[in-house]
Amino acid sequence: MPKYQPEQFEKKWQEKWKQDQIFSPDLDKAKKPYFALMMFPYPSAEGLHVGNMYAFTGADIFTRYIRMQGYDVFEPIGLDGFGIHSENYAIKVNQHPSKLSKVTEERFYKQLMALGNAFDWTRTVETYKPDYYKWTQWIFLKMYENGLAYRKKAEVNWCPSCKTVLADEQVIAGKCERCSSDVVEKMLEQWFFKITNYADRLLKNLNSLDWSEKVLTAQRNWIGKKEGINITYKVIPNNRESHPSQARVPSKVKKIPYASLDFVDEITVFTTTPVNFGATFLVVAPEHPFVQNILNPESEIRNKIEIQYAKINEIKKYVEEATKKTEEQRKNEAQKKTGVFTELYAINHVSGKPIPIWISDFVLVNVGTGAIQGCPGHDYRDFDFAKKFGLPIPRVVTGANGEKTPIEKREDVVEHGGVMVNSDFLNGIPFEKAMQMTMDYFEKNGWGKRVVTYHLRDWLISRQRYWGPPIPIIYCDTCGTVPVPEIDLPVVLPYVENFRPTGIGVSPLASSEKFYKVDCPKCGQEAKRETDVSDTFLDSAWYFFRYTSTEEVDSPWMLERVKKWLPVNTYIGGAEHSVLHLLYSRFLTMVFKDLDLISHFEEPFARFRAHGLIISEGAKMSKSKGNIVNPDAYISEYGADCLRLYLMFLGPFEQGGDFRDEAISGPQNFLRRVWDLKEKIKDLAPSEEDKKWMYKAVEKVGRDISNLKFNTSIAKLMEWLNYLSRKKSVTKDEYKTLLLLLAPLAPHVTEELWSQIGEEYSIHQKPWPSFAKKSFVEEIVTIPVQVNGKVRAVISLSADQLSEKEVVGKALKEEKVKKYLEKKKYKVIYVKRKILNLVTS
RNA sequence: GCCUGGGUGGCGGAAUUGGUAUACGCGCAGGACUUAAAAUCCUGUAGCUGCAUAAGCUGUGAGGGUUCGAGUCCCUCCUCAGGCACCA
Repeated sequence: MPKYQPEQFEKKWQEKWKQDQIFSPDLDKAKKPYFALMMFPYPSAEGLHVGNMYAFTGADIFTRYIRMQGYDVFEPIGLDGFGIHSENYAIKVNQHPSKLSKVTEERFYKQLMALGNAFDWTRTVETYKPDYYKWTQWIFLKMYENGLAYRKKAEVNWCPSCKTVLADEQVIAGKCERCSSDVVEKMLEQWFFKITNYADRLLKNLNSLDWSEKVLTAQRNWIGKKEGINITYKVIPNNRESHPSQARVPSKVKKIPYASLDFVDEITVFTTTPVNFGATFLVVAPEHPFVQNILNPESEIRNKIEIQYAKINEIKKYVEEATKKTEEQRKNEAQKKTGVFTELYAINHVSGKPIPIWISDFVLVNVGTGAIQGCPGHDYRDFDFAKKFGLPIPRVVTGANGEKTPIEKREDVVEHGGVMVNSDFLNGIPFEKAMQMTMDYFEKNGWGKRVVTYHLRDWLISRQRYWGPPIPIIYCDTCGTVPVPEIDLPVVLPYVENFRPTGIGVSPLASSEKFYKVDCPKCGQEAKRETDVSDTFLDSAWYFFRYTSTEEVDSPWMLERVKKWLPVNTYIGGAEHSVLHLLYSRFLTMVFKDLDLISHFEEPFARFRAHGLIISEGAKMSKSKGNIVNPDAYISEYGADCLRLYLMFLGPFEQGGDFRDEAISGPQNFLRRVWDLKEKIKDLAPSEEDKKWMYKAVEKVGRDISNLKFNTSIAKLMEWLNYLSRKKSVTKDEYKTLLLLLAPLAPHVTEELWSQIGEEYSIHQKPWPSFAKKSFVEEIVTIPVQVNGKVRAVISLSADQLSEKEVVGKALKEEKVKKYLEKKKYKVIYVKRKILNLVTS
C-alpha cells in the first residue's frame, strides 16, 4: 500500500485546477453568484508569511464550502503592490520598485498557488499596473468634479522616516502606521477627500451590517459623533472708564440683562454637558484666534481693553512654548496642567457672574471650537485645572449616593448621572434631562446653538512619494487647477532613477522635468503637473469592483457585472483595517452610488469577519523580532493540506493562535489515517449506527465551517475518523462522505483519494452531502439523572419512552439514585431529552 | 478614563447558548509489535483523599447573587489582548 506523500500529488492537482479553470465562474452567466473576498496582500519580496497564509486558508475553506452548496463562487486574488509598504522594502534592498514589483509578483503568486486555494487565476488585479491605476486616477477626477476632492493648506501629519504626509487613520497612537516613527505636524498644501460629508451615513449604516462587533465599534468610535451645543460668551470690557463698577476683578457685578451687556469680543465653546451653573472659567487653546487678537496690538479688542505689557509678554511666552511642543509631548504632559490668565472676564449667562478667561494647552484648537467652559465639579480635567490655579469648584450635580457635600478631591467629581443642585430652575431634575433643558433654554435665549461634531476628519490622500498613482491634476498660471482630461489617462508613473523620498515636502517626481512640465489642457500654455502621488489606501478602496471586470478597457467596471456580483457576500480580512481600508471602501462606494456609477447598493461588504492573528513565540510576527515563520518549508515538509489543517486547528479562526510546530503531528497523523483508511473500504451497506455518525458529521462540519469555526469542524472529522478506524471495514458511502466533508479543508489529498477510489473529477465540483433528516432520528436517548443537582446515574431509553413518568420510573430503579434519595420526598424536574433532576426537600 | 473581546487540565482549546465541564489534538505515562530503535496500534491522563479500575470531595480569574441546576445570566472586582483618548 503506497504511503501518504503529499509532494507526489499536490502540485499536480494545483496545475490541473488552474488549467481546467474549475474555479473560474462565468461572470456573465452564473446563476447563483457568490462573491467571496479576502483582503489582497501587500507583497514584499520577503514573501508571504504564515500569518497571511492563515487568513487566506480560512477564507478559502469557507469559500469552498459555499461552492459545494451550489453557488457560483468567485474567489479572486490580486496584489496591493503600489504604495509605501512596497516602496519601503525597495529602499531597504536598494532596488527600483518597478523592477522589484516583477519579482514580488512572481514570488507571491507562486506562494499563493502552493496553498492550494481556489482562486480564479484568470482575473488577477495588481494596483501598480497602468490599466488599474488609470481608473484610480479616474476616480480622483470624479471626486474632483463633484467637489469631493479639494486642496488645502493645513497642519498635517508628517512621518519624518517615510518622508511623507499621512492621513489621520494612518497615525496609530502618534506613530506612523508603516514604520512606527513619531509623527510630527507640518504645514503643507495637500489634497483631501471630503469623507466628513459622509460621516453620518457611514455611522448610521453600521447598524445594518453583518460585521465583526469589534470592527463596528472601532468605526463608531473613529467617526466619533457627539451631540452638544455651541455656547457663545461675551467678553466684557475691563477698563474702569467704560464700566467703573466692574473694575479689574469684577467679582461682584450687579446682574444686568445679558442682552444689553457691553462686550469687547465673543468666545464660543462646545460642550456635550452644559452644567452651566457650575461653569466658573473659560479656557481657550493657545492657537485660538482670540489669543492671536490679544497679542496683536492692532486688533480691535486691544483698543477696547486694558492690558499691561508684562501680561502680554507672559501670554506670548506661554503660547510660544505650547505651540513648540509636539502632539506627543502635549499628551505626555497631559496630567500637569499649565496655563495663563488673560485678566479678562466673560459673563456666565445663567449666574450673571463674570468668570475668568484662561489660556491652556490642555484645550486643543482642532477639537470642538478650540475653547471650553470650565465646570470643575463635573469634569476631571477642569477639576485638575481649577485645583492648580485656585478657581472655585461648585457642586451642581449630586453624587452617586445623593451627596451634596463640597467637591474637594478628584474622587468627588461627578461627570454624569445624579440630580441637579444649586442650579436654580433645574434643581431636582435628573442630569440627562437637565442637559436637554439647558440646551433648550440656551437656544431659546439665543445664547447657543445645538451642534453635532465628529472625530472623523477629511481623508488626506497626497503622498510625497514615488511608488503610487500620480494625482491627475495640472496647475496653470492662467486657468488655475485643471484636472487631467479623461482621455489623457492614465498619467503614467515615469521611471525615475532616484525614487527615494526627498524629505523636503515634495515627491521625487518633482525632480523630473519631463514629467511635470506639461501644456495646460485648457489654454495650451506651459503648466505644471501635480507631482504627489495618491495614498495606497485609495488603490485598495475599490479593487473589488475591478475584479469583476478585469478585461474591460473603457470603464473601471461593467455595470452589469457589478450588479450581478456586488456587494461582496463575505469579506474576510484583518481587524487592523477597521478604520482604514474598511472605512475608505465604504466611503467610496457611497460616493459611487451618489454619482450614479452604481445603482443598487451603497455598502460594499454585506458580511465581514475579522480573522485572528497568528503569533509566534508569544509575540506578533515581525521582522525586527525575527520570529517570522515562512510557510514554504512547512509546505515542502508536511504538504499544504497538513499546514492548512494545522493552522485552522489552532483555535477559532476569529481569534488566531500561537504557531508552535510541535503540534503539527496531529493533523499529519489525521491525514495519514484518512489515506490509509481507504484500504478498509468494503462494498457493504452502512448500519444505523454508521448512518448516525455520518449524518452528525455532515451536519456539524457544515455548520461549523459556515460559522468559520474550522477548529471544531476538524475535531468532528477526527472523532468520526476514530469511529471509522475502530470498525473492521468502512462502506464506500462513508468514505466518500468523509472525503467530501474534508475537501474544503484539505483540497489536495481529497482530490487524490477521490480519483484513487475511481470517482469522477473533480471532488471540488460535487455538492455537499445531504441526508433526509428523519432517517437518523435517534432511537436510543441517554438521559443523565441528578439527585440534588449531582449526576448519579445515566439511563438509556428508547425514543418512544420519554414521558416524565417513564423516565422517573426508570431512574428510580438505579441503585445510586435510590441511595442518594434516602427515601426522602422529592420534587421532579425533567427537561425532555436533556436531564432529570430529583430534588429532595 | 471609555469601548470591544478574552481568562476553562501540563499546553492549544471544546461545551448543542441555563442541563453529564474538560470534546478533539499536543504532551506525558503504561502496554503491544520489534533483537533493538523509529514508525504504528491499544490503554490511561483535571486536582485532592484512598491499596483501589471502591467511594467521595473540590473544581471553568476572585467574591457575592438568581436558579432544582451557572463556564454560560445579574452585581462588584482583578487581569490579558486590541481600539479610542486632555474629544470638552
